[in-house]
Amino acid sequence: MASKDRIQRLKDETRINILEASIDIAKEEGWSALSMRKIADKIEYTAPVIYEYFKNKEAILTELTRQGYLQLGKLMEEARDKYTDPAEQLEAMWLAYWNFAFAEKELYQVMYGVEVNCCALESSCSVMKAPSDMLWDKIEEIIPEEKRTEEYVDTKYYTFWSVVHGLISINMTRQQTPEGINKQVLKDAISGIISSMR
Amino acid sequence: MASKDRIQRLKDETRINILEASIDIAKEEGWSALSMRKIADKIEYTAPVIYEYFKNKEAILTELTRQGYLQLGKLMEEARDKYTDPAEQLEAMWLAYWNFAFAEKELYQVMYGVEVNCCALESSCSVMKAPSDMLWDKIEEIIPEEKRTEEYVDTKYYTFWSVVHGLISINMTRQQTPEGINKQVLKDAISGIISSMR
DNA sequence: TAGCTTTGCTTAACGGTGTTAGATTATTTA
DNA sequence: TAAATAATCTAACACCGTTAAGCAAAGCTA
Repeated sequence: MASKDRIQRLKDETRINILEASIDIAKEEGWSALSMRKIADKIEYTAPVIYEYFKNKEAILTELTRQGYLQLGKLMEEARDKYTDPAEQLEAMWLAYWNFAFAEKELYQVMYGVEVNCCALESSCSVMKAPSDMLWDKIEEIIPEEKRTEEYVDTKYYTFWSVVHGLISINMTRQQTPEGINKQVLKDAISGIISSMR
Repeated sequence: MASKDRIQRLKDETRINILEASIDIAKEEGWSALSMRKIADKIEYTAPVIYEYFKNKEAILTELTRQGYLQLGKLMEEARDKYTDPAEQLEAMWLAYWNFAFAEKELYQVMYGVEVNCCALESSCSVMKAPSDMLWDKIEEIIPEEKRTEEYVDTKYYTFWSVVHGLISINMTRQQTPEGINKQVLKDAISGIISSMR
């Protein structure tokens, strides 16, 4: 009867090995290089074995996503409970979110679909820089002279870009976002950042 | 001699057809379903022909990215030139950016790597909602009672999420972002949004 | 212990992918 | 018309996710 337990323990271990092997491959070669056969190689089995533990490749990614949210939730709770002031708590939670994204980069990528693949073209391409420069120049123009350092403009530029691109990403991955709210958030954020620059 | 021109015109046309077929496939089935053989089918050739026009599949995506930036740049210029006040110009440019992203959704996706694939799991998964709920609850707590409607909390929540996720995405796709600036942007944005809620 | 059943795992295959080499057909040039 | 060149296709390679079939070891039953 105890052998049943032993076997179950080995099965659990293999399941964990599959998940760990997947992350390892993602760390070494990126998510796009992940394949069932590579996972099988790493856990020293052949590919069909994996299908006894996961329905298919997507199920592996889904499980990793689940574990990522679990881990993120715990980190945010811990961060929150270090403070009592709500504003401090909120900032700590966002910082925990931020830290998690970079400490567990691969998990964050699979959670939010941040692929690093196709945009790896040289940034010196002038046509790519044109929109950036236009925005940068305009931001510089708005900022009053006494504040106008390159770093300050950079900061405002990245703030702008982040909020807009972030909103867009969210709207593209999450389709159930309340329809009217997005443009309102965008406009609020824009005017908010603008007034903060002055 | 004029036949040379005719042939060149046909070649140019085929090149354009390849790019258009790619976008069409992306619109119909998403970027992940794009394949050389499907493109070939659409332009009524066989797959190896494509390699006379583009080095490989990635080169097609790179060219589409280039054209996307070109188009975006023009739209932003047009938007800017409708105003004279810098703040209005800036807002118009960001709105043009926003509008482009949704009008040319596939181009924006290939430009910024927003994949819609793996995160299509049911949003009712409780472990996925936990971090969201924590943030939502805390935001609600900070907002003074007289402003505290569900829509207002939603707006602030999405603003937060956007700026943070946007910053992260940018940092993951663009590696040349100045190192010190990001956390500063994050903190500024957070405290900015917080003070705007009060 | 002999035979049967279940389990664990492998090999082989299917249809798909990006990509390349070689053969084939059509067109242009001499 | 014959040779040379260009345009295009077929076939193949190595990889992918996934499934079916088979083999070998282990466990169970008589």
